[in-house]
Amino acid sequence: MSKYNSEEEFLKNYDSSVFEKLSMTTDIIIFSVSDEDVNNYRKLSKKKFSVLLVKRDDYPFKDKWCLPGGFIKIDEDLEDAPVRILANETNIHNIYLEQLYTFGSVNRDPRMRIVSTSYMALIDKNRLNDKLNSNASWFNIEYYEEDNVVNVTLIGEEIITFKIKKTLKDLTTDRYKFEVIENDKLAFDHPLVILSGIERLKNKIEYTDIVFNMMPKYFTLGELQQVYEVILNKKLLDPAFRRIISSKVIKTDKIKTGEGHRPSYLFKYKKGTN
Amino acid sequence: MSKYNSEEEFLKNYDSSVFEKLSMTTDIIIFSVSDEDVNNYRKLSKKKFSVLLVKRDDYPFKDKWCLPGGFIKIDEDLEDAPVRILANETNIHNIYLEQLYTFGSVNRDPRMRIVSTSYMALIDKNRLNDKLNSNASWFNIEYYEEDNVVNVTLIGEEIITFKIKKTLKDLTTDRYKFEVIENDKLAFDHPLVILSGIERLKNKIEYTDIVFNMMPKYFTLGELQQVYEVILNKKLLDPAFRRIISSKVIKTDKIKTGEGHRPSYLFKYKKGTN
DNA sequence: CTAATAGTGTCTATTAGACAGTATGTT
DNA sequence: AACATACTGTCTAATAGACACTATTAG
Repeated sequence: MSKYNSEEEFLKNYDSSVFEKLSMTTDIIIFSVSDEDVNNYRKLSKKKFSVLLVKRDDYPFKDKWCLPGGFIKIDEDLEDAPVRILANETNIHNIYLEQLYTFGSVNRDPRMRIVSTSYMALIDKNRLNDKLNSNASWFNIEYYEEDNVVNVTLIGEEIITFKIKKTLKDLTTDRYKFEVIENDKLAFDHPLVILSGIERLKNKIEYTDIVFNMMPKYFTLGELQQVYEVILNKKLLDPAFRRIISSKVIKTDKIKTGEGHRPSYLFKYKKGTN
Repeated sequence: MSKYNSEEEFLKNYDSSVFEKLSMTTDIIIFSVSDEDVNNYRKLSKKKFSVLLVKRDDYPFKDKWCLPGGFIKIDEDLEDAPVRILANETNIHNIYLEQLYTFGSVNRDPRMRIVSTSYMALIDKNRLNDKLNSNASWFNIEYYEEDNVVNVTLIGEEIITFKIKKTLKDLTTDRYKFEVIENDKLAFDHPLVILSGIERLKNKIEYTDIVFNMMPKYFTLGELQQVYEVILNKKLLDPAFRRIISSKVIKTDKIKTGEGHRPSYLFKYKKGTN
């Protein structure tokens, strides 16, 4: 069958050009939570769910926004690429990172065939100390769904909106095909990546402790609840929330005061509860 | 900034060789369920959870077993590749398929840098009519976990065993790093792919209707329960199982008899219940 | 005092786990 | 009759949803 007698011999003679090659990139969707001041001394600042975007200063998609990312190096493990890019972009290490999905439509990049593996990262903004790269910027995420169309608005240096149509692909697992039907300001297929990220986070927040990757070390239960609410896009009932969360946090003796209303205890994450 | 004045001009002059390119493949883990006869006229045949493997007849990894797969064509959407390969391998269409994970360690293939996106497919074996490709063969899966080491045994034309060590990677979401610590008969990093597939299926069977992709049109609740049990690797209590499953199936007036015990009604999947 | 959030108590409805029991075919 | 599986009833424990209530601060 084979014209070679050993693996070594085969490998020595292997012609790696028999299959056409392509390039691979990685895109990272970095989520965080930000505070938005409210002009009422009594009210709490509002939590917003946000994503980091980069303004492209060169072609293709010059002047559009995109997710941080870059090419995979030929001698670099796939999962090391997002770590490298993240360290580069945010100047911090030890960031929560998980592989999201690999996008590989033939025409997703106008330059050439590029397949991109996307990752989702979660960080606590307080760790950043404004050490962001110059052309990167945070955008608050707002979204709603209507008639199987998801309308996403990203609010930051600009207002970016896009719409994605969801078509049921499989009844047994409720999976949808996403199709961008409106998008002006985002490069590549990044609207798809962002929506995939939102959905993944929304799912995981319900059955894991993933949210704590976006929280500072100490937080009030009110703040934590707000983060859940802004990601899940719905209000939660206080007693139910506290019941469920109580096993995941430890109450400290620290107290947050000066808010114009009853002060609250600060809590921290109780590790290993998931 | 850019030396070009328009996207078109940029693209016309784009040198696609600035980044080193690589090859991509796809590996498909095809799961199904098989019956194993028991030498007792009264007892039901035992359900087994099985995976399709292909014997390699050429280098690299000549004579080892691997998952069906192949190279992504340069002008083919990533998600079309597994469909093509699956049609080729099984001669059937309309198979449940979902993207699993993209593996991209630098040295996962001895030939050259190859990144592989794995997919999980589920089929009802009865649809196959022995139309399998000649070098493909089903293996029953058995596994158990002990001290964070998963021991997997695949039983078919040969007995294949491998061990994978799980190291906790992230406390908040209970994700593990997998490391193959014993493997003789499987090619590439396919032990990792198989275990990822098992874990994905095990998870999804609990909160979706995914199992029905592996079932024939008509089945008894006993059979269905056995499939759950063999995938989850644990016994379930009858009344609880029936309570939960009752909303997902429709009872027909067909009856399965001749089994040496009380006959049972046949059920079918009630679509759109998930 | 009031506005606003912090935090608790409790009722009810629903669901999950466990076990015991009855039903009905084949040999 | 004996065996093996089919299928059901019911008790209990745990959990989720809803609502009403009390507590405490800044201004």
